[in-house]
Amino acid sequence: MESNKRVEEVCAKCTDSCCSKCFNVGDENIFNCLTEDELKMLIAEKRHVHFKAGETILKQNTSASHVVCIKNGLAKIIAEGEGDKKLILRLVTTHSILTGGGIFINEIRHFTVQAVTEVDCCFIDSEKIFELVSKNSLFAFELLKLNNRQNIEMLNNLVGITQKYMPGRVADLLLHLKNQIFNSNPFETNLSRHELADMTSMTMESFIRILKEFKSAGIIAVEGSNMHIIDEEALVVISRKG
Amino acid sequence: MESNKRVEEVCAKCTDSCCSKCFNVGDENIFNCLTEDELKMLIAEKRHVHFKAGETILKQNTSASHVVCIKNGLAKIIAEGEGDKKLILRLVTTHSILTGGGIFINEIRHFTVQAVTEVDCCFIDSEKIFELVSKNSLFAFELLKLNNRQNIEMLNNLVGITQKYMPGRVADLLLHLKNQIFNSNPFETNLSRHELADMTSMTMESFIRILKEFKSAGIIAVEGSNMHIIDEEALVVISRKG
DNA sequence: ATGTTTTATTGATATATGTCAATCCAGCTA
DNA sequence: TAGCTGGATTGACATATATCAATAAAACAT
Repeated sequence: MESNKRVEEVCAKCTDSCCSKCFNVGDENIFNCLTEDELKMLIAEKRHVHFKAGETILKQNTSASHVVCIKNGLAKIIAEGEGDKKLILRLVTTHSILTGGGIFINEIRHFTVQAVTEVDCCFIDSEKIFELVSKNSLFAFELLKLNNRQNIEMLNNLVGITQKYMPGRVADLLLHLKNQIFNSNPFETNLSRHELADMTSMTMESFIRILKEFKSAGIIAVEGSNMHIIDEEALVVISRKG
Repeated sequence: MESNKRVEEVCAKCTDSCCSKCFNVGDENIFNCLTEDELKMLIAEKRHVHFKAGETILKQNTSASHVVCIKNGLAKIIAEGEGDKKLILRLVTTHSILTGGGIFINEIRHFTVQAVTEVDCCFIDSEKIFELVSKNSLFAFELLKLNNRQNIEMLNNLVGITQKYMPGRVADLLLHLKNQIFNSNPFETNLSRHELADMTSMTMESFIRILKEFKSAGIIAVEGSNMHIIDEEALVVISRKG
């Protein structure tokens, strides 16, 4: 139960085109299409906030007054259910833009976002986004695409979870971590076993068991938080078989 | 394996403001904000298509060249997995607008849409939608909202499926059918037991068993395709407990 | 170093859910 | 009317996964 209010400090180091410079990689940078003036307006009152590992960045069911841009670090998007049930929908990392599932819909956040490592991010007032959407149609289009892409990604992941057995889900997770999140082969997860289990909608104990199976089959090597995928083909086959 | 190409006929009966008239209910009508000229442009080459029950309206993994507006009937949005695995993500009915999960993302449909009853619908060229998005920012905003609302709804449903036991899922489904889809209490489903099971990600046999339990507990009355929720409170409790 | 708390791992067991096969029933065709 | 066909239902059984409890290992404070 963390408070959503955080000590905020005006971003000192990046006064002008911070946002465009922060997000100049790949197609997630929806700020590219803004004019100088629009960009200035956007970042005029943005606030830079630092989170420690474990802290809550956005909280489900609170009002959605800001959009968050992650400049650095790793965070998890969580759907909280009844009781203590949590499901980690996806990980977000440097250069991601978060809406918490729903600006645009009755201004309520549909998910919780929590820092996994230390996280640096900018809070931008939603009103500014609204203003830009109604002024710059290209920006609206880019935002539309980004939003859709993120949602489809999460939906596909969830469909997999409902349709596959545990080995298939763990295989999917490992491939995702290697290819989408950490982009390196022996990779250091920063995520506890419990968190990894929450990403596949299974118990920590079950997750560990599957991991052990993969290990003794020679498909992966695991040493604490360090994971090495040895036989990626095998994982793909397991994923496909379900 | 149905072909995606269908015999199409130009909509004869509704030449002018068909689309705005067809979708004049509630907030799903994103065409309200269009000017006369824009509306004319939009519907100029639209095509009216009729589908029989069971026919495929949009097919997953085909190219997404059109947006579909449902004028009449009931259809199901399906995520197809490996093998024969199907998951019905949501039902769509009169006055719904379908993008098949992703116009805007590499032009590929992410879901299959299939007619449950007879379905009347209009096919509108995606290019026209793109054009309007870049011309009319209010329209872009409305489309953004619609898209987001639909996706969040599906995500929430899937989260429930991954977090709840079968009774909770069946309770959710029954409440959804009564309150969102058919809007009446004894309601006629038109859906087979198999389809209902596919909406909750469980086996037909398991679904029937839970239905039977609810029946003998006096919570519902079932007579073939006709269902009557007697004790809604009980369903809500079951849903919450998971 | 020593104890203390959290996290990871393992094992034994319970339970939810799926699978397979048989039967029942309604709608259709001859 | 009889016979067929496909969905609905039921039962016996198999298995995937969760739960509970115990231990091991690591992180942390004193």
